[in-house]
Amino acid sequence: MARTISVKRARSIDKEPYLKGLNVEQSATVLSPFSPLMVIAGAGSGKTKTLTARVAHMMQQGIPASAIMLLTFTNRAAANMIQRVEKQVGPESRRIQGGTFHSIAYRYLRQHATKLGYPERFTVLDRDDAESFMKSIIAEVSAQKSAHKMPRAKAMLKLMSYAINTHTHLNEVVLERAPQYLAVSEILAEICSLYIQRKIDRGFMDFDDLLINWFRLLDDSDTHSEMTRNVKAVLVDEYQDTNVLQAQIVDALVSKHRNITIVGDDAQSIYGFRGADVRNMLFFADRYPECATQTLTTNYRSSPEILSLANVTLENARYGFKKELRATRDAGEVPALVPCADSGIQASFIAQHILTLHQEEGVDFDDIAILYRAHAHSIDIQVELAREGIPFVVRSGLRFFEQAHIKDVLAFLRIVENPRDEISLARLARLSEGVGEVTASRFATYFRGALDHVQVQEKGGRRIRCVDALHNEDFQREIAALRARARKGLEKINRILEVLDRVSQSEKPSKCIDVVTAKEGFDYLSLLERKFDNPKDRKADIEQLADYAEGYESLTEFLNDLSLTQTAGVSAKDSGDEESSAVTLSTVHQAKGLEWRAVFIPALVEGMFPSEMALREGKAEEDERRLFYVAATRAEETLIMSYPQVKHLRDGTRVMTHPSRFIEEARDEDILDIWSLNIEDVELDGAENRLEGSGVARPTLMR
DNA sequence: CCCTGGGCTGTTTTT
DNA sequence: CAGCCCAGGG
Repeated sequence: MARTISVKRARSIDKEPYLKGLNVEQSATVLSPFSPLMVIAGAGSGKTKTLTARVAHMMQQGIPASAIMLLTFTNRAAANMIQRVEKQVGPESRRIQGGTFHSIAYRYLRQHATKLGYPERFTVLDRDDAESFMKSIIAEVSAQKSAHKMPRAKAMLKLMSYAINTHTHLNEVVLERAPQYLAVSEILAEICSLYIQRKIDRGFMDFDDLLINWFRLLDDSDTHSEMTRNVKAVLVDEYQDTNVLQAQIVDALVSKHRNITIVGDDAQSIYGFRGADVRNMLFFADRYPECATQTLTTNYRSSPEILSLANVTLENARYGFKKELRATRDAGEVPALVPCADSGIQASFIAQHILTLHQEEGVDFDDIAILYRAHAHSIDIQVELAREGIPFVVRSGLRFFEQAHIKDVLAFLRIVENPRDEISLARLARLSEGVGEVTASRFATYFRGALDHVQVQEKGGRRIRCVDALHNEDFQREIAALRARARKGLEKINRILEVLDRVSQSEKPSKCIDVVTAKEGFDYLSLLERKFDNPKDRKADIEQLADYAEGYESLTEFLNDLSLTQTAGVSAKDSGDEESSAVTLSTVHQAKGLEWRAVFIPALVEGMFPSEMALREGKAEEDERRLFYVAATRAEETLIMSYPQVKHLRDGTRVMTHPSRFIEEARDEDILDIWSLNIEDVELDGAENRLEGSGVARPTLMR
């Protein structure tokens, strides 16, 4: 029988709890706005408040807004902070340079990329693009070399990226993280250098390149002074998640005036897998001995019971600044631990308990979140939420711009923008019937060859355009020589590219999308019907994309914003009611910096959270621990953790699970309330008809 | 050379 | 359970 927990809840929520902690703002303003400051801020201790107060203070002390650079983890975070500053000191603050490392790097590189041998209009490769590019290189190289087992493109990129972001030699990374490839390490190095070379040639920059190239420009004394002339103060949020390269960029930015403010929580460093290194923060004071240090451990967010759990988790951590979070809220509920028979029961429990919270305690759906370790853990829950008619938003999984149909449309625009983009060329070719991988790559090669020819002919400064290839006689001859089936399709693509090239000269990006979708254009919408099984949804997506494009004048801005804006990938499914309060589903990683009244953490089982994969990677237990800490400290009042006691394997057998070590540690301390479920079997009443397709939300575009 | 279907594998987190 | 590899027919 379920143990009944009666809950008394303060109905009125302090809208601005941080105001109580005036000392937070004081700390930011008492200290000189011209000298280094490190703020070690625990979860929920008013980090954002501190940063905004300091920025406002800097402006009041005469540093112009345009000379302040605010580096954050997401572009949204920067925008929010700038808005807050605006409230304090006025519209001038809109001139603050704010955003992620990558987006700010991009802004600088737009002006200076040619100095690095890049074409003026380069293309930003997202993860997906980088992967297909790498895949083709690996295929090419391993066709020449012996048939050793080679890493997948994804794995290869991961190794490379890790090497770059931690300044480690590739061989060392291979030795440490993928010893199975030691035998082919020479081939890997070759792939690596081919990849690097070709990126420059094609005008591609991947996410790592944005950072490397920014650093390179800063490292050169001529460009350094040009690029830092207008930077008088640098503030970095979430500093614990910077990698070596990012720390070096920051150091280079402030090398003249040393006016740097960093804010972070070493206990929330969760991006080790990406090369993030807490030591940047732990040894910050060694690099800036003149810096003042502030430690904020008063927590304004969570109940004391939730913080006890967080503190236990932290105590068991192996390294970091010692700190214990002190609560300012009144006593509330003890965090709950709910063992469930299996993940299906867990999903039912969560859905039903959300309804209870909503109906009996008046908790808004907006104030509830479900935070999990990996996207896959949310599938059961999504189905169950849909069944119960609970509106929800998924902030994880496949992103809007990563879907095949969106990429198809964008591929047209990308070639017009950068005709050397062979990833998009091959992608387009494959849209035609009778064109497979082989013909597609030939098409790209022919196109490419034609461009090179033009380049040789006229060395003038004129930008290469795709008509240059289309009008080339060799290219036309090569296409004409193809088999009839493939030729017809490719000729159509060439016609469309020609139209697009012209349209793009004078019209907005949205007009270009029209050319791709319109019946008299490429007629992509008809192709969609044949190609996918849910054409309606996808058509709607493309309309949304066109809508979104309306906001842009320049194709360049539009395309690169898309590559840099990963946030837009959000999916929602609200069952009917338009007033869009919805439960948030998110990975813990993406929930960083956010907070909710009630938080569910499911799947707290050894192997899932902490994840088995991560544990295999050596010192990652600490990362997983901090991840759990981040998850727990998102909750203000209610924290409900659960785990399935049995796991169903593929072959139908069932295995007992072990509760997560983070749970066991807390259980020993007697700070959890254990609930048991009373399971009642209910006939389904056709409510499942409400589910569409798989019952799992699809990405849509959100701003 | 393209396409399809069957069998097998491997499965995290992201700017 | 999706994505990859391979074999075989068109």
